[in-house]
Amino acid sequence: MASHGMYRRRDDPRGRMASDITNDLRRYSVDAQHVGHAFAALHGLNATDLHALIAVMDAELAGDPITPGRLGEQLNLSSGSVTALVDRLERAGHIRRDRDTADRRKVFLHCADRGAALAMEFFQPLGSRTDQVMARFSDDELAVVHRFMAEMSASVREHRDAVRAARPESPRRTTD
Amino acid sequence: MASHGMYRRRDDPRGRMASDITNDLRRYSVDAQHVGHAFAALHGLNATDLHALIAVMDAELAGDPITPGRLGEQLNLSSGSVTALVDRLERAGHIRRDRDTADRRKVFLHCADRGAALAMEFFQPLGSRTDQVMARFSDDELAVVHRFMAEMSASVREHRDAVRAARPESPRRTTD
DNA sequence: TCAAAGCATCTTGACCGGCGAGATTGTCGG
DNA sequence: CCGACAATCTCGCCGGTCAAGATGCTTTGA
Repeated sequence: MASHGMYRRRDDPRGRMASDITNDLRRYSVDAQHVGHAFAALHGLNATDLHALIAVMDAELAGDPITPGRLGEQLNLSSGSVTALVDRLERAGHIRRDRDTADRRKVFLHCADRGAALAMEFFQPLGSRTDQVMARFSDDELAVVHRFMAEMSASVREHRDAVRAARPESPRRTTD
Repeated sequence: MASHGMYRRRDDPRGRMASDITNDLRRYSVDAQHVGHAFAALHGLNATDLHALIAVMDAELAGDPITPGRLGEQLNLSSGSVTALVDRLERAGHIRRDRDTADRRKVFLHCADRGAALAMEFFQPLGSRTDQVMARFSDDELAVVHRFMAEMSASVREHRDAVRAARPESPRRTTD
């Protein structure tokens, strides 16, 4: 079970480290994705629905409720898909629509109780596992990890935009 | 754009660090996923196809060609989906089927030239971006990152199995 | 001031394709 | 010959894209 670590020189110890870390990251990503998939299936939704629910939750907790349009940007979904998605989540009682009183074109998405409970149920055990791991690292070490991950995150984000720009087929942009 | 970092106490500086790292990881995962999606779309396949191609490539480079069954395990796909998937990839000239001479039930999947080229084209720029980031870290720092990611990876893997075991609906197992 | 054009946001409907479930075919081990 | 196993086939569902439409804000120009 290798990855693009395979395409490096493994004689050099630093190259070896690089490929190990690369593998770690990929395995983490894939498995994290599978966790989401399994959890979603367990509760009668699909992976997209769960991502959406999390986005709605995040936005709401940040005090800045999300709209279907912005949700579509974040999930890289077309507007039609978003409507169907929101329909599903609303029908299942996870979120509800609220029209903006100022600009009545807009629809704000809010977590209903079931949705909030589900998000907590998803994150709570994940969070405690994470805490367990982090407890085995010093503050300085965690700072290094943070610096590294922040840079990797920015880098892959740039790369994503570059790949998307390669052909103007889906000029979606995440607002940040 | 927060995440389950939201569900932590942010007064404690260590808790703050924890939630920052958690956010980094999630953003990385999501964006990495989007990179795959965009790249795949650019080449007329979907995300699953690309994952499969990578798995076939990895197995082949490891000297242990993969079978449709094991591929389905890795991608968490049903056997029917795998057949369709392999059909698509074979029709597109990315891989080819080879029956095992010993056990003629088994089919080995091998990368065709187009598939190998595509995989390289996917990983090469990603690898150089990664190298750029890593160049800004010392050996010791990278060692810390590796230790951290290895533990996180193992942890999320355990969690994945726990969630999957919650209901025996899709008792898929990655062979490791 | 106000009507009309223009833009933004969401929704609808038609269509397509991936995925899962179950039955089927071919193959190995006893 | 008989179970166990691997892959394939067939079918239906569901989520996705796309294009068009409905609604409401905003700007413009007499």
